Amino acid sequence: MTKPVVGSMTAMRHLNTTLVLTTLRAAPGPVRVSALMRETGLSRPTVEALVDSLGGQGWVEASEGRPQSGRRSPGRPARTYAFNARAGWVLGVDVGAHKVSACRADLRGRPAAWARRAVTPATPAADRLSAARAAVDDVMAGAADAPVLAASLATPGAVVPHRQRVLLAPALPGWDEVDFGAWAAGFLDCPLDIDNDANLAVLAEQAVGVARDRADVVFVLLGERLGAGITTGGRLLRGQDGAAGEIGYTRLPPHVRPPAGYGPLEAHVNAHAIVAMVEAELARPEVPADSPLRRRFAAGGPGDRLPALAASARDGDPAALRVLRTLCGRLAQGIAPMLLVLNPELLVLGGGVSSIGDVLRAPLSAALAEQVLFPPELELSALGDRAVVLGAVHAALARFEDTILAEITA
Amino acid sequence: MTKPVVGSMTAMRHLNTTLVLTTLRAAPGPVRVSALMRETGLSRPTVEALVDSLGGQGWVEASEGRPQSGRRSPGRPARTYAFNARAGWVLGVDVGAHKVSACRADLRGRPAAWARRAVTPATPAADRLSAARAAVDDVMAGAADAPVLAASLATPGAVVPHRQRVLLAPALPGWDEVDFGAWAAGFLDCPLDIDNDANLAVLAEQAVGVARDRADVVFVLLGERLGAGITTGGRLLRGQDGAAGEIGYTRLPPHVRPPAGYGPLEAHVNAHAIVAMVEAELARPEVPADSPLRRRFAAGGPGDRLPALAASARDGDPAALRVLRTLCGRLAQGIAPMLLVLNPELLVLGGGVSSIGDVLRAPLSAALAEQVLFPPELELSALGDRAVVLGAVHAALARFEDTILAEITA
DNA sequence: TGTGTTTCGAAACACGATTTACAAATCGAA
DNA sequence: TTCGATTTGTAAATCGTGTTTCGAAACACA
Repeated sequence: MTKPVVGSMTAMRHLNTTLVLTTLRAAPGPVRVSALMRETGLSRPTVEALVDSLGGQGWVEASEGRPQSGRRSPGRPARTYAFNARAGWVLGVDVGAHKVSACRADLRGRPAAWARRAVTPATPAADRLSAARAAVDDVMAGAADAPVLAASLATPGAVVPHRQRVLLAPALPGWDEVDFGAWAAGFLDCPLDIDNDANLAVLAEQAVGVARDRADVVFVLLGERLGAGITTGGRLLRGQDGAAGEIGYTRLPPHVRPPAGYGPLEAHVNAHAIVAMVEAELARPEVPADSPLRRRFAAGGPGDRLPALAASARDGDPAALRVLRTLCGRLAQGIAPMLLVLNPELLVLGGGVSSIGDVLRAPLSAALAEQVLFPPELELSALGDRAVVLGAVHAALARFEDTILAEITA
Repeated sequence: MTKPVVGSMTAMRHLNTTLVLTTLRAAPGPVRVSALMRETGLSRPTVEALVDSLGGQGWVEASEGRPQSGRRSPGRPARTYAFNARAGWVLGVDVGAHKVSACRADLRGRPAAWARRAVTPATPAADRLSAARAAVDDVMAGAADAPVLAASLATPGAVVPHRQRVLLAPALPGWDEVDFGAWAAGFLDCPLDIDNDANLAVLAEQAVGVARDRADVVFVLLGERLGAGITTGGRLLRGQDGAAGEIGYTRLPPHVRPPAGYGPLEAHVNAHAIVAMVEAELARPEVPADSPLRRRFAAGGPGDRLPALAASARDGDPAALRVLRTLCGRLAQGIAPMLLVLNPELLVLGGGVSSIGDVLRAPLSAALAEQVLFPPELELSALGDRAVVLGAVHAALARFEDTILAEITA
């Protein structure tokens, strides 16, 4: 749209416009012109002209009232200005094996609506897309007041950069044939980015989770599948084929073959493997018949098994603790090479298994300290099963910042 | 020095100044003003004012002569301007276990002088520093016409970011106690950066080697030691403690303990291990007494053993080929997790062992294809044992670009 | 020797930010 | 209530920077 004028006055105007706008956006509440002058280093007439212009375009709102109810100062009361976070929406969608989630958020990243739909790993690609479309329609209901400015979609598998296609998603039938760009063109009039779910989860942890202000972070997404999202220097590491962080496919000594569709390491530590470990432990003769783990494990349904393990471990049941030690040993051995290669400052554990993260933390830390030269800090995901969809929201937000903000002229 | 004025006219002047200067620097030879107008998008008066000012400061030279002897065009002959690559020097120093190298280069990165000094792994830190100082003095002899504007130093071990100290260099006595900043302050009046040798080697391959225009590259430095230099998105991956890429410390199944000071994987594949593999192969009863490998191996000294292996392999000696297959199997198994994590586009093999890289290439490619989901391209280092010191030169050059160029005002 | 083409140099112009001056609005104290 | 202090809002003058415009200069080619 705007021609790429370099070094001219209009370029400076652009710079100053986005400078003022981003300063306003970073502020928690309304800001007076004097504060903007201080923050941006610009003069009063300049700042006023810019906020006027931005106000005319709807990006900024003038709030006549008090700055923010803080201390009153002498002198003529200041008009204050605030970034209009409702000037548009961003959309995050997480298309997973078992569920599809969507979240609509304002331009500050504050969620305004959530939706989810259940699917199964066997759901055909077309139906999965329909579920995603339905979730998007849900969150967009009654939000026609402002346009969607950017959207981002999370999916398992490797997302080929710049191609909007998925590789390596053997668990989802037909998923590698979907053209997401064409799909979204039907109902979304905004840029759409596709990315791997673990990649987006690490972005979420950086934006609003436990990895705030951390540059080199590894997010391990462990549930039925195993994958990692990696940032280096604050930037996402995607790799040539979008397959960076696919540690589930790490080779293991070939005693056992993984089930079709799973990587060797993945099948060795995922939720199924944990259940199998418990069963193997319970089959040992020295485990008493009234072991808490045995009782709890028999009592619940399939969804209660991991919590049963965690509860027994919290009670100090030696059998449960042994299982956790075994699991953490395997996990540590699997991710140690990654930590050696990346030397990150923080390792975040997320995904379904992180629901029992509190009992994993100590044994995993111990196992990592043995295996890794410089072990990173270990944290549990703060965002639960919303990490991925929140990551999509923040990826869309980043797209808004990079692309849309740059096009705003004044 | 210059206050960080944002969005003011002087800021634009800065931008345009560096724009013109970098354009001139990127050009192979003298450039006319018209070409600069085209490249930068600026108008003639602006460009002329800037080159005038830059000329006054010595950064640019006006060459009255022909543009560059190319086709002559009608009209008044143009004055041409060229970046003055001799306005200063950059310095690269590689302090290794067996040798210390230095290289002085002009501001376009073209080497102007080389020097090297032999040391041993047992050389005390003070003597190693003296050798480095002597090498620097060698390359600086007779180069007092222009100042050294940036310098960079390569060392084995993990370099703690922003601390100019080395961790994890067990092979070099006292090396982790050296304060390089204080050392350099004595005779270098310019910024000095310290970095890991493999890290700098990958920079060199990106600048002038086989990795030009590649963003995600892994450089495996294999000789007596094993380390990797990694770039992701064109930027160096250093890690929290500067220990990224230290894959030599990858754990192996504990049949054998590594010698003190070596990592497990390192001791399993390095030059010593290769010699041991050959000896084990020769001890096998089915290897004939007149095997070419046996003859060549017995003939030469310690330095001729790797070439002997390579020569035998080129002749098709089955024993030599078996050794290479074994070596490449071990190596592939060791670096496969790294490639899985990073999914790079290119793997460069360098270091002492790359002298036999031609016979390693095929078996290593084959082994990697078996182990890795998306195997990268495999190339041999084009820079030999100068990769590291050239990398230091280019790191200094990058520092010049980032820091010094930004301070040039006009 | 002329014509066309390109470059050079200076003047006039446009644009944006700053500085300066002054009016407006509120608080606090007499 | 009144007046000064203090901060904000507004308008004009000023300055710095890049662009446009125009004519002169210098060379190639016919």
